Amino acid sequence: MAAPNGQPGRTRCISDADLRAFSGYVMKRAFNAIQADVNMALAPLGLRMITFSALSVIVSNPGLRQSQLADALLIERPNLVPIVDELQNSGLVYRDPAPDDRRAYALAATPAGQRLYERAYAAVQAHEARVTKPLGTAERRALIDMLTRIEG
Amino acid sequence: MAAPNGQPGRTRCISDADLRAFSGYVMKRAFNAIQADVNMALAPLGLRMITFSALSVIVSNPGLRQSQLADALLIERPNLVPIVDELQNSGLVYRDPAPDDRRAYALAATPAGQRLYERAYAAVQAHEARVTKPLGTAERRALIDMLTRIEG
DNA sequence: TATTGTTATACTCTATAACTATA
DNA sequence: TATAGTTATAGAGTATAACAATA
Repeated sequence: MAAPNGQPGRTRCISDADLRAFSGYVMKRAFNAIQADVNMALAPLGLRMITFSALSVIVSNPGLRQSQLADALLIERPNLVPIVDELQNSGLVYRDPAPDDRRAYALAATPAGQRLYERAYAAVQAHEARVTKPLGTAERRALIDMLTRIEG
Repeated sequence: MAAPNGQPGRTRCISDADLRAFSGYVMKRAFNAIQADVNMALAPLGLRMITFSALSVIVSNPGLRQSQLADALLIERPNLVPIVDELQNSGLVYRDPAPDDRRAYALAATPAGQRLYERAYAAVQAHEARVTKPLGTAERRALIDMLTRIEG
């Protein structure tokens, strides 16, 4: 289980063979590569991965509540507040008083937010093609499918 | 590209269909699930995912330098210091003066560190079987392979 | 000059408790 | 009493600059 590959002080090539069979480790490295690339793709639009994800769900679900958005993004309610603040301060989304519950806000994208989302979506699709370049079309679909099954 | 699925204030089912085709998002969710499970598996042994990964590389490469370990784990040198401190304070690894470079330390696992690594490795394999349960053997191998290709 | 390990620092992400105003 | 949004806070993870000792 992990045999030494050299004498102390003389190791030349670092082995992480055991780790490369550990999916958490491999996934962390792949996710880091993907996140770096997508953040680079979104930076010119003033978005990050998490703000793009939030904007995407808001565009698809106008009128949703912040707690619903937090559930969809799998983040805690308190951590969503500065994310929605950021999108609102950029004029991309707005918080409307919910008609049926005065504690809640209905979230929706502004016209500028919808336009930016379309550009960001295109940028993310280009990023997607870039990072999954080493994969075939069937593999790419299989990867998404397997990851979704692991999460569920 | 993201059609509304309800009227404002009346959204019942939140759609994240666009996000589910975005591999960064899917991977983040899968990684979160995996990391939570592996940290739970390692907690009884006093290890976390990052300390297990570091211990694994040290066991496989006795005598390696901290900078080599940081490279192997894809983390910055300053961030490795408290990780090695933690392993050393637990009596699992030690820092020896490097014979050929008085600036550097040669890292190695103590006997206790090697014994704990074997138990941790077994725990991680059980975790691995648990989280990849929805996958077949061939799929599991294909997933690791695809993630490795994406990272490279 | 460059590199090793280190300190200090800062920014993001994540998680929990507690507050307010409603329900 | 429970819930929605919020504040405050604390813990990880990550990134950079700069220092002392050494190469």
